[in-house]
Amino acid sequence: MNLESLPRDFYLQDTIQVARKLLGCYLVHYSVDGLIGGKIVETEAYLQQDPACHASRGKTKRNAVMFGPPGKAYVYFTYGMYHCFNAVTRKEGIGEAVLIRALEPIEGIEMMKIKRNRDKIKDLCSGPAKLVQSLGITMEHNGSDLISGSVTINKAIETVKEIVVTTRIGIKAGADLPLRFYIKDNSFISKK
DNA sequence: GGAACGATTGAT
DNA sequence: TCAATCGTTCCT
Repeated sequence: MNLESLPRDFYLQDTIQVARKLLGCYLVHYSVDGLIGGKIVETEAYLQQDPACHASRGKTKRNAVMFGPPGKAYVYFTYGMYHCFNAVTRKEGIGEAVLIRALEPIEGIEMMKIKRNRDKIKDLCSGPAKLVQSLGITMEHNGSDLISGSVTINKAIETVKEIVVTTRIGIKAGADLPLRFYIKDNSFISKK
């Protein structure tokens, strides 16, 4: 685990580059009960002109954070019962983000097990709504700062050897775009 | 005001 | 393969 957060400039880059470079970095929640976090092993890019992106049809109350400054958390509620976590990219005014789809659990694993009501390590963070539940992220984190807030993304320790690129999961519009990225041979991704 | 749908998950 | 479950979006 690394405690040095990525600088804000990192999130100003092209969203696809951010999605690729986030692999191997650490998503951490400094919760009141202690440190909970893991290594990012799977991401998806959401571009403004892409129909699957929440921001593709303009700014609304829900997606407003995506149009704000980079390096912020975009958390949204979906399917009536789950939340997903994104890192906002690009300069203010452009609505793009990277969805964090899976983590390799590192810190606070016992707390994750309790929050998820699951015992197996691979059931803790192998999906976008699962990792949000494991880390204890809520809608209160929507818009919070990823450099100085209670949820941060920290620099990678090891370089990622090989990245696999595929189409994204669970979308209809834009389903043919190669915007999903994961660490090759990592066993903690959301789908094999 | 009303209906359909969704960047998911877990059980069958 | 399918139900759970509700805020957002889009149509009337």
